Amino acid sequence: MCGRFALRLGRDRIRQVPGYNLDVDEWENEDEFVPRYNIAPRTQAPVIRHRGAADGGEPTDSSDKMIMQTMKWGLVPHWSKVEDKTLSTTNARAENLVEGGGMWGSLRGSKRCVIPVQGYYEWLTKGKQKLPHFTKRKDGGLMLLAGLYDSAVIDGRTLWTFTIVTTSANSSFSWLHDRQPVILSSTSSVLAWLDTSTTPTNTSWTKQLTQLVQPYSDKNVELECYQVPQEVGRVGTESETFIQPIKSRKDGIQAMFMKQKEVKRKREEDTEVIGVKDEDDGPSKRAKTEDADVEEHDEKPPKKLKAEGSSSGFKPSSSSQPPSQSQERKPKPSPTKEKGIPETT
DNA sequence: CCAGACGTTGTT
DNA sequence: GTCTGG
DNA sequence: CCAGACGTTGTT
DNA sequence: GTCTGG
Repeated sequence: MCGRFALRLGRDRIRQVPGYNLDVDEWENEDEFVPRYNIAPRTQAPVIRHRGAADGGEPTDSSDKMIMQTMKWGLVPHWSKVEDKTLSTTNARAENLVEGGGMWGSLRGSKRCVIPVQGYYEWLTKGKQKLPHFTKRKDGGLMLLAGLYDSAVIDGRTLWTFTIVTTSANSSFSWLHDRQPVILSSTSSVLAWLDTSTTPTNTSWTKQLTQLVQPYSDKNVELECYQVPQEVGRVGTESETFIQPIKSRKDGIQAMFMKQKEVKRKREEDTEVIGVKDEDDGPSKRAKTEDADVEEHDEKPPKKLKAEGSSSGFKPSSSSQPPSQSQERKPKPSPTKEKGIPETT
């Protein structure tokens, strides 16, 4: 989960963090990052953290400067002497963070960061097929994902790395996968996550932080998810179409067919919109967060993107009734698993 | 007691 | 660095 | 997800 | 049969 994401905006645009109200002063190693639609582990990406947390992990609060820094995806702990490529540290499970032991114990209190993305990819397992989907904010703002970072001295060089925190998938997303990255959708939740003055030691972890890593539940920021081209699965490929619904491409082709043939059973939902709305949510008027979109394109889509396998059958239904959840009792706090905590702002 | 793991996901 | 497994 | 283990002691 | 490791 969360093993791929997109961040293809001009650097100036990224610095503004559209969708949030943050003051990011500078960007270290800016040149080491190349905006891309297809960002995979072990490549460089920007993260946002507080300046003071850099070395030693001194507690920092919201008064500290916030900076952006290009780091390598896949956390290499500070005690590593070599870069162990067999260690999977692309993600950090929220459950293990909360427990406090293990590898994350020394980082969770002082090395927290957020990762700006336009959206992330997830592969829906459908029979034998793996169908890539893209999840993003409906309003086009960036998504800030909760992360941890560290620095290690490898061969005399300081290597900065990060990992993305994952949690259980929200019931609206469980049809796609059972895990999701922790999405910090409001400025205040981001500030809370980055403020390490509240957790100065490795052994303290506040209830608020535990709440922040719960499954996504912000009704004020809707997310959408749709299928995208298979080609995104190939590491190293790039196309603007990777963050666009494949539906838009099919339309063109189908339009031709439709002249001759009528389309009958067409349930083809490429664009499932998933708000985190339960049954009813009143008149929801999203406050259009500030400007937030376009970038500069120059990328030419692969010339030959033929419609991939699964053209049809997609199952959005579960948006309302999660597959694997059949309990009626409200979840009660269980030591290791989720505590049904909602909301945060 | 010391060597070895320490992590997550699930083909892409 | 610290915990775990053998 | 499937293959393979599934146990305990700890002398040196 | 069920848990664990890869």
